[in-house]
Amino acid sequence: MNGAAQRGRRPPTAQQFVLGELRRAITSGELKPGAPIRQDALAERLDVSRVPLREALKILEGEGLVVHEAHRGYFVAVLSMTDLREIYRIREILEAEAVRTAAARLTPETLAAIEEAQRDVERAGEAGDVTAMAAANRRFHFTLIEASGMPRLVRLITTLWDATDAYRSLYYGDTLNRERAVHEHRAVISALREGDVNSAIRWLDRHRAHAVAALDGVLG
Amino acid sequence: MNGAAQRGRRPPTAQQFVLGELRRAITSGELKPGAPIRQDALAERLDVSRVPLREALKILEGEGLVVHEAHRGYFVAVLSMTDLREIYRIREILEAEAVRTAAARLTPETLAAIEEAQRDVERAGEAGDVTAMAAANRRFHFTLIEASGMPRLVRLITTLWDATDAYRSLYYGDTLNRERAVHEHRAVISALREGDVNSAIRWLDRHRAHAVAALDGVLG
DNA sequence: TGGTCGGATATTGGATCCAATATAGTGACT
DNA sequence: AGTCACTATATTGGATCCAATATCCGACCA
Repeated sequence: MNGAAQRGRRPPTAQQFVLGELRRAITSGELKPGAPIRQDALAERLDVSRVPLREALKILEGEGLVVHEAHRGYFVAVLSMTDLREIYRIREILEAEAVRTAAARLTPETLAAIEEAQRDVERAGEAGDVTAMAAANRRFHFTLIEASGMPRLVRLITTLWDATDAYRSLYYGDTLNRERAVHEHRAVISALREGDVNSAIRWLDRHRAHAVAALDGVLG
Repeated sequence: MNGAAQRGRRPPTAQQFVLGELRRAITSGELKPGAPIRQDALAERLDVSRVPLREALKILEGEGLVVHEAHRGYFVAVLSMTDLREIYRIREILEAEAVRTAAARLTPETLAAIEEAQRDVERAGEAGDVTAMAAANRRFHFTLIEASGMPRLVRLITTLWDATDAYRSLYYGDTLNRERAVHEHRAVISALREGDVNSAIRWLDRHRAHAVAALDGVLG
């Protein structure tokens, strides 16, 4: 009957399904920052009741993707430039730790996986496929971050990425930014291969700083 | 009819009430790590239905206080020494940032509030009131951390504190540890008053390291 | 004309009921 | 005795229904 039930494998519980759909809708910008989330309408559209929907919203609230006001409901979170700066600053700190730890335990396999992801980034970039590039970009970064072997740290960083994903298209929409990202990624890989962790971290810092500057140009 | 409805002001929504009760029960050790959470029994005990209980559990899951397995239910999170080490390491990094930012904006009023909290810590310590000391200790640290003016950072640190609260009594139960904590707090205040941020951070690091060592002695 | 009060309506919060899944226990078979 | 299949039961996941609250809108009044 319902389309969603057909396409692809649906998660075992309704709330996991809803969670995935919501996360995608918000990080992709389909649901715009500040927009109210009408539970009844959304539940009907996803063909579930409001119970699993509300539980999924509670998770997203914890991740900062939505905000909640008692008896008023949920809204897609709005981030000011101050908020974005804070998030990127926290990322800077946490990712430095992750990369430092990861570099000390880096295997040739992991490094190969990172390079593989980078090839996908470049391929998608040349094709102008922003969505694919964003996905590959994420693989690039998280393959490295996950090599830290610190699950909580990875989770925190993931959450911070998700929180700003809705604003990321503002950056990757520009060709120049995409080319710069590719260049920075290559520098990170070189540094890692040479065992120069500090250099890798500096390049990643620069990578992020450019993103912040671009956002500032649009929002500030 | 019900006792909980009478004592004190109850939060406006049932789920906020349940959330507070659960958080208290877990961080205080009333619900032991690894214990399963039977929704029906707990809901009845708190005189609410399972719906607000489940939403509260979702929040606590996001904070890492409980874990969830589909169709098996919620369990109070169990932390290994490896987990504790990771949490304390992340705290070290995040709190350093918070303190550094806070120190740059520290007002005499905030400093006074910190010293006030410290007086409460010492008073409770002398009286041997571990619960009151833990509360005052928290005020001491968070008055400083909140002075950073970085709300997300404060929230992350809060969550990390909560996650290990159930294990904190293992540290503050010992008289020697309590005395050492008092000493370290004083050193932090002195450093802040002299404007020596790095020294304050070093003392806080030592503070945490002692807690980890004590936990290691018990769990490792 | 502006503001405030009050009721109608939309929407969320919560309770109850039903369905799906996991687990424990029982018995047959090797 | 041990193992597998099957059933019974406990527990969670989800749907529906009801209650509480906020918002909107019009009437009334200064």
